[in-house]
Amino acid sequence: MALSKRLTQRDIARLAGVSQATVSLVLNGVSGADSRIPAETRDRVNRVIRETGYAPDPVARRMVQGLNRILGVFTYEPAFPSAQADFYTPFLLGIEEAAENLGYDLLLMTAAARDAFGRKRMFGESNRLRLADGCLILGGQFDGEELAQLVASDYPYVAVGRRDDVGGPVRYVGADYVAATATLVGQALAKGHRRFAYIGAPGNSESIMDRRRGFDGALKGAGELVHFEETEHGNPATQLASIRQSGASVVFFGELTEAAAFDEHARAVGLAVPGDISIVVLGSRPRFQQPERHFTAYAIPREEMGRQATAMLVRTLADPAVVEQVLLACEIVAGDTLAPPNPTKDSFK
Amino acid sequence: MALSKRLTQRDIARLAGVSQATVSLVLNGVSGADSRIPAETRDRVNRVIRETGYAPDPVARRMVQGLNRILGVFTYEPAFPSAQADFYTPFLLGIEEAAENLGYDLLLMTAAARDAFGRKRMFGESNRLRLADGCLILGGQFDGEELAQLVASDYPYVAVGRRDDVGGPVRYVGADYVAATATLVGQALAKGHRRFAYIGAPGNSESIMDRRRGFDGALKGAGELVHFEETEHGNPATQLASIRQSGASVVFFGELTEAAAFDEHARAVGLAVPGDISIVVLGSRPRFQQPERHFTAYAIPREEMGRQATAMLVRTLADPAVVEQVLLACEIVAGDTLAPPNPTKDSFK
DNA sequence: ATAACCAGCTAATACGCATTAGCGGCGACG
DNA sequence: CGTCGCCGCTAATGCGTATTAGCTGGTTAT
Repeated sequence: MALSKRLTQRDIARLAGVSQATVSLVLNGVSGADSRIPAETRDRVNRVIRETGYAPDPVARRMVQGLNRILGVFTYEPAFPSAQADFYTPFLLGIEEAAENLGYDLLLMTAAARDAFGRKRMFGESNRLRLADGCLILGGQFDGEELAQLVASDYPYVAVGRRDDVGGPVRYVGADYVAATATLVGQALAKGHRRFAYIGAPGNSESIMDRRRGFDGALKGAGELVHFEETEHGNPATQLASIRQSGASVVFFGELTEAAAFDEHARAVGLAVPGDISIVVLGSRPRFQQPERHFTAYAIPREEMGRQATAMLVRTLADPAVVEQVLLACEIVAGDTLAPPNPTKDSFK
Repeated sequence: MALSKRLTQRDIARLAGVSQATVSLVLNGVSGADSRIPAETRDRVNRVIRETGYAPDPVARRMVQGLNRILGVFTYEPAFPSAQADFYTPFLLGIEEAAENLGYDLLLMTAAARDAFGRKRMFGESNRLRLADGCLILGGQFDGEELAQLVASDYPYVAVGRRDDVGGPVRYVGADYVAATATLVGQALAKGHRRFAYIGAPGNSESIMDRRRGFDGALKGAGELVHFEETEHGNPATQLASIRQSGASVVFFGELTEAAAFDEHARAVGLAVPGDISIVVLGSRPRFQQPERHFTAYAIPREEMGRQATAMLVRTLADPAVVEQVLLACEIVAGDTLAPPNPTKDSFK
C-alpha cells in the first residue's frame, strides 16, 4: 500500500474524482466555515488520502513554499571520535530537544566539502545550506571569512558560542566565560591568594580570550599573574617546577584534562591539593570529571545553549531582521581544589 | 555577495550571456572531450559562477533527480534525556562517521508526529521520509505495523538491530546476542555452574528474545534454570532472597544497571562476588560501567553497527532489490564477576 | 547544387505542489 | 427577466533545476 509507486496529488485527485488543486486545498486550505470546499468533498478526498496512505512530498512543498521545517547543524569539527563527541553531545541533546518541541527536523551537515587544508567549509563546492531553513553553527574554530559571508547574507543562522563582530554583529547564544572566570578569581582572592598562575590553550578564539579577559579584569590590582603558559598538552612536571619557582599559590586551567594531569602529578610528588596548591578549572567536560576529584570550576550550560540557540534560530526565521546576542551564566562548581594558600610553602619561592 | 537575493541559474545565464540550460550543462554535463560545450563558453560560465558565489538549490535538484544525498535517521525514542543519549550516541557516532565518508548528510527526524499514545510514528500526518533518500531506524521498541509498511514499500531503509520478518525479510544490521549469550553460558558451565538464574527486562522485542534464546539453547541439558525473573527495576533484596532459595550459583542479567544494583546489595550483606555468587551481564552500556567493577559481559559493537548500517543503506539506494541481513559478533568482556561456584554456599539452599 | 551532418547552443518540458484567477451554475434581488 | 453575487470547483502558473528534442549556421559528402 503505502509508499509503493509513489503517490501524488494527481493520483488522489483521480481517485476522488476531483482536481489536483482541490486535493491541495483540502490539505492546506482553511478548514473552517469560510472554506470554499464543502464537507462532503473534503471527506471524500480525506478518505482517499487515508486509504492510500498518501503523504505530500516535502521536497516539492519546499520548492513552492520556500521553507522546509528543517534546521541545519553545521559543526566545524566532526563529532567523532569520542573525545569530540563529549564536547558536542550536550549541545546536540539540547538542540534536539528544542527542535522536537518546535516541530523541526535536524540536518547534520556532515558531508560538507573541505578546502585544501582539510577544513570543512560551509560555502564550498556544494553549498547545501539551502536544504535547511536556517542553521546552527558549532565548533571551537570558526572560519572568520565564512562567518562574515554568513553575516552578510540573508541566510538565517545562529552561532553556538559567543562570536566577535565580523562586518556586523553575529547572532549567537554563548556562555559568559568572562563573568564566570572573574567570579572564580574573586573567590581565590577572597581566600587570600595573591600570586596566580594561568595555563590555557593557545589560540585567540573568543572562548579562550573571554576566559583571559575575565581573569585579567578580576585580577587587576588585586593579585599578580606570576606564571602564564599557553599549551595544549603540557608537561605537568615542567609546569609544576615553573609554578613553584614563580611562587604562585593557585593555578587556573583552561582545560580540565590539563588540570587533571597536573593534579595527579602534584599529588604524586607529595604536594597536597588544595593544601599546598589550589587548582581552578575554567569550564569542564562532564565525562572527564573523575568521580574522586571535584575541581573548583564552572559548568558551561551546554544543553541550555543548544536549546536557546535553536529557539533563537526559529525566531530568526520569523523575523530575520533582528540580531539577538545572548550570554548564559555558567554555574559555579564549588569543588574542593580551592583553599587558602599555605603560608609555609609560599616561602619556597 | 554570496547568498543575498538568492541567485538562480537564470541569473547566471543572463550574466554569462547564455541560456539556463547551458548553465546546467556546464554544471552537470560531461566535461570531457565529447562535451558539446566548448571550453570557452564553459570558462565564461564558470567564472560568473565563481564571482557570484552561486550554488545550485539542492531542493530543486532533488525535485528533478529524485535524490538528495541525505540519509534519514529515525529514532523511536528521543535521544534525550541523557540515559537515552548513552544508548544512542555510539550508534550515531558510527552513522555520522560513515555518512561523512560516503558524502551524505544526516536528517534526524525529530519532528515526527505522535499517535494517540504519544508514540512517534514514521507514517504519520506529516510523513517526511521523502526528504531523505532512505533512512536508518533505531530504537528498542519498533512498531511492527510501521515496519511492515516500510518493508512493503519501495522506500530504502535499514534497521539498526535485528528484526523478525514482517510480511517479508527486514533489512538490518544487528548484533549477535544469541551467540554471545551462548558463549557466556558456556563459560559458566565450564566453570562448573549448574544452577542458573536469569533476570531480564520484560517484553518480547528481538533483542530480549535473542538473549533468552541464546541462554536457553546453551543451557539445554547442561544446566538448570532455577530462577527466572522479568523486571525493569527489580528489588535487589527480593532478588537475592529468591536466588539464595533457588540455589542458583550464577545470575545472568539482561541489564547492566540491574546487575550493578544487585552486586552492590549482595556485597553489602556480606556476600562475595564472584566468590559466593557469580554475575554475568548480557551487554553493557559504556558509561554506566563503574571503574571499580568489571562485570563479565559482552560488548555490543554499537559504533560498528552504525557504520555498517549506513553503508548498507547506501548500497540499498544503488540496488533496492537486495535485502541484506548482517549480524555482527559481540566481543566477550572477561571481567571479574564469573568464578567457579562456591561449594559451601551452595548448600544453603 | 543539394543533401547530410555536426557543433553549439536553446526552447520546452517535467518534477509535485501551492496558489490565484476565473469559470459555470444557481439563487436572490431589482 | 436580467443581472449580480456566491458557491464549488478547475485550469493555469511558478518554484529551480536536469534533460531531451530540436534549431541554426556552417562544412563536407554526393
